[in-house]
Formats: sequence, structure tokens, C-alpha cells
Amino acid sequence: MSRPSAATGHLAHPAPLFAALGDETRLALVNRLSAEGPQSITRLTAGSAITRQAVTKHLQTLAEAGLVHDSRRGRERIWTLDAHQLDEARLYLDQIAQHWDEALDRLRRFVEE
Amino acid sequence: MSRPSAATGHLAHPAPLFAALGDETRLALVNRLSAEGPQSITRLTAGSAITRQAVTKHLQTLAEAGLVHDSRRGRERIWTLDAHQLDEARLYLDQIAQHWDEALDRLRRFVEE
DNA sequence: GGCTAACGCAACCAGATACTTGCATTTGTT
DNA sequence: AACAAATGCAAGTATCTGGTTGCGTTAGCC
Repeated sequence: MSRPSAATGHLAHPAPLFAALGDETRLALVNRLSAEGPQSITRLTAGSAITRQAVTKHLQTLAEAGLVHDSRRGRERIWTLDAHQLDEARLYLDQIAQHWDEALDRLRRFVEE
Repeated sequence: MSRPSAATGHLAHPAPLFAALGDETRLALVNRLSAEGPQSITRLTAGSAITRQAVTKHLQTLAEAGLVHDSRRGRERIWTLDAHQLDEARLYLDQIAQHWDEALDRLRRFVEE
């Protein structure tokens, strides 16, 4: 059971979470962390076109949204993806989609009568 | 088959989509549209604390993200949720989560050797 | 036609956000 | 100790964003 598929763990504040994902640079960071695994700021900055400081700020934004967490290793700071909030976001979208399906059913029944 | 569950329809520009969802007011609009079904601007504004103009702008933002679309009915403009982009967003999150799982497996194997 | 409801357009504004630059600090290496 | 690598802190800036107000326009209704 590496990943929950159901359970109604409703999200406290979903908007900030989506807002954190709603930036090109941050989304790229999340992708790199998910594909290449945990790594340091400088390594994350290497491929990017922006400054290390900018990357740092984005990582902090992601951390506030609970999407990543950091741990020190010597003089470098390693950032790791947290899949949990990602799951929360998916569940939230699931709920909206489900409500919409129900609303559509009601509409169809209303029209067909 | 009211809703696709697989298929790798990768999103052209995922960030703007998440950005559209990353606002408290817009997320509330999406929720109302999904729960109460299609409705006009004034009806959507009724419950809200903000101006009709603000609601209009948010709806346009959602429309640019492909999350809603509008149609005229007499003198009012009816806004309807588009579930498709919602699904795209979910699939995108699925992919990230999957990559992360694979990266974790690689890490575990690396440590255990 | 005249009134009102629902909406569109445009200007304006304060605060948030994405960056940068410059310098200080910690930590590994020789 | 001395140097360099990795990061932290803070100030500053241009642009974006969420919101308002004012007024014009379209469409139903008496």
C-alpha cells in the first residue's frame, strides 16, 4: 500500500496547495524532485535559468504548502518531495468531479421528465 | 463511461490550470458550479462577498484555463463547469506521484545494496 | 416606448509575487 | 589556518493580481 486510493481526508486549505503548483518554475521543481529524487538547492539551480535565491524562495513556498520538506546534510540542504499533499490535491479534484457527475445526472433526469 | 480513468493525455500547460485553481474565490466558484450546476453571474455573485465584476474576472480566468465555458440565455450568461481539464489535472498529479514512487523504489534498492 | 435586470468595458489602486544583487555565515577540504 | 562551496539574510524593484467604482449596452417586461 504505497499510495492511498480512497479515504475522505478533506483538505484544510486546498487553494494555497494549488497555488503552489500553479507556477511554471515550482511545477518544474516538483517534477525534477519526483523524477530525480531528493537533491540540493545548487543542483536544482544548475539546470534552471534563474538564480539560486529564486529557487530557494520557490522551495520555501512549496514547503509551506506541504509539498516538500528539507533536511541538512553537511553544508548542503537536501529537498525531498512529499507525496501526501499531492494525494490530497488529487482527492480534492476527485470530489469536485464526483459532485459534477451527480449534478449532471440530476440535470438529465430533470430534462427527461 | 462518464469519466476517463487512464489514457496519457498530457497537458499542454499545466501550471496555468493549477494557478486557476489556486485562488480561494475561484475554487469556491468551481465548487458551486460542480454542486449546484450551471448558473448565471448574478446568481454566483449573490452568495459571495465580492462584486459582480470580480466574479466575472474570476470566471474569465477559469475559462482561459479551460475549466468552465459560458453560453448566453436571453440577457444572462450561463457558466458551466468543464470536467475535462479537471481530469487532466488529476492525471498530471498521477504522473508525478508515479514518478516519485519509482524514484523511491530506486532509492530503496540503492540503499539495500 | 419606457423601465429595469443582467451584463460588458475601462480606468484605477493597493498589495502580493517573482526576481535580482550584495554581503554575511557555515562547513568541508587541503 | 586558509580557501572554496553551499547556503542564509535582507533590501530593492518591476510586474501581476484581486478588487473596486463608474458608466455604457443589451434584452426582457409592463
